[in-house]
Amino acid sequence: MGDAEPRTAGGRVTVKEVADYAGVSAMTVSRTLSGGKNVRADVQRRVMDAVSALGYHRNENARSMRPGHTSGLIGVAITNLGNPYYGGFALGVEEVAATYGRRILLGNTGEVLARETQLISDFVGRQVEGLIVVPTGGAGEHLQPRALGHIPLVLAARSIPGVSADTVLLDDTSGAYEGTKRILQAGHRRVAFLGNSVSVSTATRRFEGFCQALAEFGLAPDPDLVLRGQQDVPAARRAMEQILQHSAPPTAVFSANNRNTIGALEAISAARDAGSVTTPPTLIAFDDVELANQMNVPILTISHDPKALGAEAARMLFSRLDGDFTSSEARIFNLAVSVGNIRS
Amino acid sequence: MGDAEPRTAGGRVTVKEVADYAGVSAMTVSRTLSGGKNVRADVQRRVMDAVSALGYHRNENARSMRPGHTSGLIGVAITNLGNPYYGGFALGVEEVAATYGRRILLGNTGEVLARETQLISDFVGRQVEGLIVVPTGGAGEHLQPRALGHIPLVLAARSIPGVSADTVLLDDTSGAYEGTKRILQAGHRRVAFLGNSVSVSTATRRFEGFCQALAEFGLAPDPDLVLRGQQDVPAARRAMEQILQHSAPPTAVFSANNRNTIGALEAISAARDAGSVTTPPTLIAFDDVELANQMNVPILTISHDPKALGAEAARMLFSRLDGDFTSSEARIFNLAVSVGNIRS
DNA sequence: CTGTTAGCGCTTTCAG
DNA sequence: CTGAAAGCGCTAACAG
Repeated sequence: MGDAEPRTAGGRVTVKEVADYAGVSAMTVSRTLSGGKNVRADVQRRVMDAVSALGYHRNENARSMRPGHTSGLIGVAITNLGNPYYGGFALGVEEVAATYGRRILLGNTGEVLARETQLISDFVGRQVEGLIVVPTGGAGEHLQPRALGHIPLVLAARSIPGVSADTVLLDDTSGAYEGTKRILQAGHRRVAFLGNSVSVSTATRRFEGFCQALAEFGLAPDPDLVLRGQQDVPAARRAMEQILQHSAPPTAVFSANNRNTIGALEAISAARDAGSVTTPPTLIAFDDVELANQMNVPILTISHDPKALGAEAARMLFSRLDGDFTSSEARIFNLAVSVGNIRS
Repeated sequence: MGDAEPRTAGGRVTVKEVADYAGVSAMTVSRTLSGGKNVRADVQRRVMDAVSALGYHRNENARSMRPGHTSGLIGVAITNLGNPYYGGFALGVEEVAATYGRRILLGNTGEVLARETQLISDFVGRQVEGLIVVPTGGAGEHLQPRALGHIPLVLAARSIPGVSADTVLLDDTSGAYEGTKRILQAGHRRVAFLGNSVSVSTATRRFEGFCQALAEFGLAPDPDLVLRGQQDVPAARRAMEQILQHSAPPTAVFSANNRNTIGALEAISAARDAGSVTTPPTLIAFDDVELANQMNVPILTISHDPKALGAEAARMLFSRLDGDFTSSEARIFNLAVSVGNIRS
C-alpha cells in the first residue's frame, strides 16, 4: 500500500496523478505545494500524503515554462576542471549561486574553442539565466550578446578582446609587478620567466607586470631566460631544466601559474638530487601551490583565492539578474592578490 | 536590419516568431531545425536566415517535455569541489557525459547531509535522467529509489549501508593492505595511522586494509598511534605533530587521504626545520599529491586516477540509461589502485 | 475554499 | 511538401 507504484511505464508522477489519488483537482495540489494558501488544512494533509505515497516531485522544467518564471539555472563553462584552481573557482560560483537559489549547469571546454561555442549555445537553449565563462581565448563571436540571446555574461580569469562583458580578473599585472620588484629589491638581477600559453590574457598581463618591474630597475628580460607556452607540468619541468642548464643561470625565476611552479620545483628537486644544482634559484610563484613552501626552495608566492574569484563572478552576475545593476557598460573587477614574503 | 531586436520585452525568441519572420508556420521551422526532412531547400534557407537574424535558440526545456523526450541532464552531487581529487572526478564524469550528449547539473554538498538531500530532490525535480553522488555518509533514506522517482543512481567513492545502488569504489582495502604490507616487508614495525572521518566508508575500508596487513605480521595497531577524523589540512598537521612528539615515535605513518598527507608533510617539514626531527618517518600515502615525491621524505604512494573513477561512474550510469544493463541488482566496480615504490 | 480554462514552447499526429 | 490541432506538466486568472 505504501509501496504504490502507479507510474505509467517509464513516466514520472504528475500533479494529475497526485490529484486523483487525493481526490482533489490539480490546482489544489499545486496550491498546497506552493504554501497551502487557500486550502483547507485537512485537504492539505491528504495532498501531502498522496505526494509522499506516490513519490511525487514537481517538474521544475514545466514550471519554469510558465510566464514570469525563470529556469533557476546558471551556465558555467570552465577550461580545465582538472586544475585545482578551477575546482576552487567552481566551488565559489556554486556556493553563491546556492545562496541565490540557483543551480549550476557545468561544462568543461578543455581549452577547445569549438567545445566552448557548442557548450554555450546548449546552455542558452536550456534557458540558463546567465553565464559564467572562463574563455579559452579565441575569437569571441559566440560570446556576443546576440549569440547569447542577450542573457548576462560574466567572463572570469581572462578577458577577450572585442567582447564587452562584465569580467572578474586577478590583479595580474600589479601582482606580478609587486612580486618581481620584491625580488629585485632583494638584490636579484638575473630573473627568468616561465609562462603558460601566450594567447591567454592572464599570461600576458603577468608578463607585463614582470617586465614593468624589470624596467624600473633598468633591466630588460633576457630572451634566453623567457620560456612561455608551457600548459602542463611536464612541459614546465622541461622548460625549467633548460633554464638550469644555462651557462649563466638566473638567480631567480618567475613562474606565471601553478602548473609552471610545480614543474619548476620538480626540476629543481631532481637537479639537486643529481648534484647538478646546489643553490637553487629563488622562485616567484603566481598562484598558491600546496607544499610549495615546504620544498626548501626559496619562494615568494603571489597568492589569491580561486573560490573568492568564483564567488565574485557569481555576485556580479546576480547583480545583473536582480536588476541591481542595469547599465549596459561592462564592469571589470580586479581581485586583489597578495604578495607574501620570501620563504625557506 | 541584421541587428533586429524583435524580442518581446525580456522574453526570448520562439519558434512562432521565427516562423512569422520567415513567412512560414511553426511546424516548418521545427522540421527544418530537426534535419529539414520534408522541407523545400529554399524554404529551409529562409528559415535558417530568420533563425540567425533573430538569434533563435530552441528551448530545450519545452522540447524535453514532449512525450518520449528526456532532459539530457545528469545530476552530480559532490562533497567538496575544493578538493583537487573531486575536481578530477567531476572532469571524468563530464567528459563521458559529453560523449553521450548529456550535460551536468552540479552541486556541492560540503559534507552536509541536509544539503545533499535538498540538492538531490531538486535534481529530480529538474528531470535529470540519472544521478551520480559522492555521499556524505549519513543515513540514506533520500537515496532510496522511491525518493529518487526511480531514476538510476550511481554512488561514487563511498558506499552507504542500506542503499542498494550501483557503486564505483576504489580498491581501498586491498590498496591499503598492499601498501602497508610493503612497508612491513621493508622492516617497519611501528606504523601510525592518520585518517579522515570515521563515518566515511572509504576511511573505514582503508583502515581495515591497514589492520589486515599488520595482523599478517602479528601486529596490532597501537591506539596511541591511530588518529582519525582529520577532515582538513590543519587538523591533519596537528595530528602529525602529536605523533612526532610521541615518546616512542613510529618509523612509518599511513596517511589515508590527500588532506592527511599534506598535513603530515607540513608537520614533518616544520619539525625538521626546527631540528626536533632528523630522520622523518616513512609515509604510506593513499591518494596522489603533487610535489609529495619531492619533499625528501621517504614516501610510498598508493595511486589512483580520480578522472578514471568519475568516468567509470558515468559509464555505469549510461549502461542503465541505455538499457544495456537492466538487472535490478546493484553492481560494484572497484577501481584498481597502484602501489608504487618507496621514494626518496 | 475549490475547480475550470487557457496557454507557456515545442513537436507528433493527422489533414490537406 | 506544408499547416492545424492537440497536449507534454504546470499554474495564473477567473468563475463558482
